[in-house]
Amino acid sequence: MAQQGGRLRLVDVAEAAGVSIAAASRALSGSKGVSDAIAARVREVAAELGYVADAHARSLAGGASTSVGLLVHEIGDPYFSEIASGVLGVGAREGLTVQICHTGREPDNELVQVRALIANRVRAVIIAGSGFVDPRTQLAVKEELRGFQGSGGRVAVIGRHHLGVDAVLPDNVPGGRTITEHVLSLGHRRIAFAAGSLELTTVADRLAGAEQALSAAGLALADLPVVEAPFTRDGGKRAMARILDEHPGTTAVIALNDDMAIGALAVLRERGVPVPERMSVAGFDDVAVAEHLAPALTTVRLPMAELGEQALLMALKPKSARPRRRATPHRLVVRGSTAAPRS
Amino acid sequence: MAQQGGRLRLVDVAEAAGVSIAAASRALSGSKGVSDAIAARVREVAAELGYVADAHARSLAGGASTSVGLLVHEIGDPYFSEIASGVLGVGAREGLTVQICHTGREPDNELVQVRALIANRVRAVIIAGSGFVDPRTQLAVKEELRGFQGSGGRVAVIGRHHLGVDAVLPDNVPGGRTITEHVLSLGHRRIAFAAGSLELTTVADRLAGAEQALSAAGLALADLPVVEAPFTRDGGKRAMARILDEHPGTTAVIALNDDMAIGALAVLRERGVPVPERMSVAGFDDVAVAEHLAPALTTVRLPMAELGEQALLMALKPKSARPRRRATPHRLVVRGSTAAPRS
DNA sequence: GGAATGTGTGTAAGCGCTTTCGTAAGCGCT
DNA sequence: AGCGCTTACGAAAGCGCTTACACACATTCC
Repeated sequence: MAQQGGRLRLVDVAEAAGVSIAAASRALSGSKGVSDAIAARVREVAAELGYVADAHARSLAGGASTSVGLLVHEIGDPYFSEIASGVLGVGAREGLTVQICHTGREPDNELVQVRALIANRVRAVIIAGSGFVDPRTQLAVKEELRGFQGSGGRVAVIGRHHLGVDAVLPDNVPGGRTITEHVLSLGHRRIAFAAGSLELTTVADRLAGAEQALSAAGLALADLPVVEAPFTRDGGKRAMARILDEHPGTTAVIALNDDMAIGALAVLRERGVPVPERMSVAGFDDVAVAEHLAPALTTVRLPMAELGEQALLMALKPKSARPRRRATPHRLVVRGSTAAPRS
Repeated sequence: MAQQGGRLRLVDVAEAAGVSIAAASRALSGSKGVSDAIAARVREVAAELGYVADAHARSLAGGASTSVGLLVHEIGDPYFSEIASGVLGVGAREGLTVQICHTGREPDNELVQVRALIANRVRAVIIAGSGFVDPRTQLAVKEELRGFQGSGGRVAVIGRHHLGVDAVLPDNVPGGRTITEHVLSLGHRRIAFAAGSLELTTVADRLAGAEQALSAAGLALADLPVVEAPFTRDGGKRAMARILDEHPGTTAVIALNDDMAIGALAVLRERGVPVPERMSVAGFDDVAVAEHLAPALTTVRLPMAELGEQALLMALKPKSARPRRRATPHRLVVRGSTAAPRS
């Protein structure tokens, strides 16, 4: 079973089975050109010896590679960890190992990490962070990915990017419209937005959806406060504080992700503002804890694990002539954090 | 910058710089034996061409490998994703790529995943899931890891295992004592435990700590209900429901992780049992959302990201003669979900 | 000044596997 | 029996890199 010194190699297995390493290789990799008898024997011997082929040697020789890369902003963030869960699930099913990198939200890191993944000859790379509105931001990454694709690599992104690759698109625009319509339908007119950096396409898209809903109701986004802060829990706190201080008449806050909504709720609790009686709060994403907050958060559900699954599946398909895009649905989830404004 | 067909190889760089591939290799890998002049030129040319060395070829030739593996139960679970965040952080700092596998909580998967990591010749593997009380459960994994270590691999686990390797130990026993002492000090005597599978060492250890606190107060764990259910949010719901139904006099519930506590709170909310007035609830771990629940959860904070960091750092150190263990601190975090029982 | 050192460079031997290619063997047919 | 055909198998050529090892060429020392 366990070997003491040197690892077991293919030749050891071949020898033990009394065949050439070519035959052993074919038997173990399941390729054609071996009799069933030999294949069976080799596999048996390999199992008995506990042999596991060296993935590096394999992909060096065969050019194949059995791993894929996933790039996220921060794996500790539930939004990304749920996406990662989807990716890992599909990966395991397909017999692929997944290398995860996180940029820690520092844009410069992205290039470094993408390079590392490419150096590891991953079969595909999945990029899950939000893109930037300004296409120039990711020029270097785009360039790198182009080379990667040129030599047979596959790339898929989750969310809008300017990378010209296959993409799984969360329903950011329609979702933004839906949640805004919901808040409007409750009767709110003095609505404020807690937004992440407007440079992020995710933020821009959700806001665009909101704008659609608002103009349908005869309102203009430009007339409403859109407070920009980091796209995190802490950013939510800061945004909420500013809304309270600078726009005291506000009756509803739409946070552009759940994390910010959680931060907003924290500030409201601290300041003794009852939710939803005095202030409605809505989020976006429906991370797992949203339903357990106090009050439970009204939000838009995005199928995060599914986003991850779809992205990997897409990347694993043979390359298409033109970038594919695949939209995913969203669903309004009304819970306790929103209600009609006090009359 | 970008290449069309075949990837750029070391020979291309060497040629472009007018040196041998040996010199180029030395220059790029930073090893000794090249003049500064040549090293600089090679690096310059490489950067200009956008050359990135093939990690597979590198580790096959050099035996080095620049990646590590992390095994968790479920990456979508905040407990694990925060650990992963710590691991990825250190990994990035050390220039290592991290392969993450999750077992999806199916024990059989563990062996498969460990093998995959070993096949990828990772430098180290970190196992973050809880171990099992019964050592036999992981015999095959242990065997596999022994072989891995025999050929120079490093292994570290987070939590108690019977794997005989370096370990970072969360403060499960002392933490169990602390949280139980807290509940006792509020005056509760009719305490119930919502526990994950008793097969898990994490659960067993936390319970052992609870027992210490109880006997110090003249109580016996055996006299108190310990309801076993899956170590998840859903398990927490089931456990809470049973406690309510079968032990109606209970005034405080100690859930053995935050996830279960969240489930318990959900059931209490549904059934209209006010927390903490009628039922105190305590958790364990202090995942990021614990403070944002309603009511905010009293719990024991474990430094999860740090656990991940420590584990990787430990695994990267040269092997010691005997397995190292490193304890991490815990801290009681009292929030709104616990209070004195109604007199 | 020649041996003993040290440094920088190139040549070539692998790392453990896959895969092409050549050969041998098995098959059905004339 | 002899012909082509298919199929099973092994020898050997790499995959892209690192790293002995060999070899100059400067130094330094007696």
